[in-house]
Amino acid sequence: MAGKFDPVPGTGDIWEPEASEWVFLENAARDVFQTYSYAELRTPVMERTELFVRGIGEDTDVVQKEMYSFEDRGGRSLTLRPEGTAGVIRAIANAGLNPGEEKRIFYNGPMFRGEKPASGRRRQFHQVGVEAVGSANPFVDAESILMLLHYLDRVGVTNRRLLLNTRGLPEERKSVEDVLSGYFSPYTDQLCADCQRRLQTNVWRILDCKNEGCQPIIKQAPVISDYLSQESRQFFSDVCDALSRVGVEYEIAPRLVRGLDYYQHTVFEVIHDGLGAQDAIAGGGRYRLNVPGLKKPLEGVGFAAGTERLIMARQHEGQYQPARMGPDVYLANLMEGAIPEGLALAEKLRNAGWRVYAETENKSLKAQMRKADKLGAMVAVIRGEEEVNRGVVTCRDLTSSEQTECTEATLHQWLEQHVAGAVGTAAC
RNA sequence: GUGGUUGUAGCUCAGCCGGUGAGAGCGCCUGGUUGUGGCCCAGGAGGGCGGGGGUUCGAAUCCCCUCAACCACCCCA
Repeated sequence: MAGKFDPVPGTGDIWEPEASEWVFLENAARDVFQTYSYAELRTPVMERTELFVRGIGEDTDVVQKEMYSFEDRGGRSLTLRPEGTAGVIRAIANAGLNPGEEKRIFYNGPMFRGEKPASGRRRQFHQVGVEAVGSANPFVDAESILMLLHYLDRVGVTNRRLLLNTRGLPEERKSVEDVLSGYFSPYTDQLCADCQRRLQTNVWRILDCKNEGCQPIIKQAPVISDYLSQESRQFFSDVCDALSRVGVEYEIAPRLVRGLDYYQHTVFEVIHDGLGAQDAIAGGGRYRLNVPGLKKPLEGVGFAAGTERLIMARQHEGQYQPARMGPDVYLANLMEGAIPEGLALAEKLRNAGWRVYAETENKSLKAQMRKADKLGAMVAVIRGEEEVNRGVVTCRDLTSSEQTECTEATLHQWLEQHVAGAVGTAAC
């Protein structure tokens, strides 16, 4: 298409009415998270590259091949944040956290990952997320999950599954990997090509393989929890018990390990059927994260939910109901010299709370009425020579086609009768 | 990064075994007598077929390259 200048791959423009969806989701997140005593934090969209390398882990996919990194004019390597946690931890460390002090934070904004775009996957995507930092208590994990579910309820995403797992501590995790590798290695020839690769890159994923040939082998695989310490098992069961006691349904997913190195103990994901291959709408877990300049890593638990995917889920569940965008009042003008006065009237109406589109072009009434209709206006207020000379205005209800004359004094009352519902909606 | 599918008016798409002039629906603009929308009718604007190269007397239609989109693998939001 000649003359078109496409946005960068994996990014895009969000127009109304979809933009209203975004506002809805962001506001709902703020409302819900604040009821859990979390406070908003806005961190920069770019950080020093080292923050992510150290924080997320050198060997992760994210760091190795997905970061948007560049050198700034001072020769520093900066990176567009691929996730929110590292920046939050950096901010908290920067502000100072006393021993024993807790901070509960939520954030919202764009993240960047240089992956191949697909359904539900963009290079610039958006997350609302939370972090509870400074506590090593399993019930904080449980509450964090409750908060996520609360949020999903609030935005109408009810058709979902909560997957839960524990990674134990880093040392334990290593030994579990060794156990798994040791178990699968002898069967290498019998595993599918994907699993043969996974044996080298990510043993855990073999547990998730759908290939029939691999199933018999997987079924006999060692049970992960058997190789965790008593403490880790206790931690996880505390989380699970707390959730059960609140009546939360979850599935234990042994192969759920997540891609970032900083996680330990609890990890979880919420998935939604019908979103295609990218079915996770939210995910998170407990972590221990070190950032440059910190002597000791900070421990916390948090999650992030993908706004794009929440919108997809809402669409899937018939929750997607974009708000009416049109103005309440279309102010038509039929007199060449009267446009400035029309603008003045429009200002008065706006001050009273009405949404007003004031016509500034001179065109036929027919054209103006068409435009009023096209804009989705509730009423048209017409000012022509006849009206101006007599100090009135013609009011037409575009739904009922009822039409009368009003003075400026009676106009407000007429508007309330004819667009009251719309104003009520707008005020919410 | 790999693979599959796709790329024609603002949008959805037809045309594509090469051969007069590039189409439809929707949308948009104007008009259907003098100041009135949504329905209907009539006109009109708007693309040269993602881009580049090649084959051919001749290509939107064939070949190559490239870009982009979508979907999938991988991973995850």
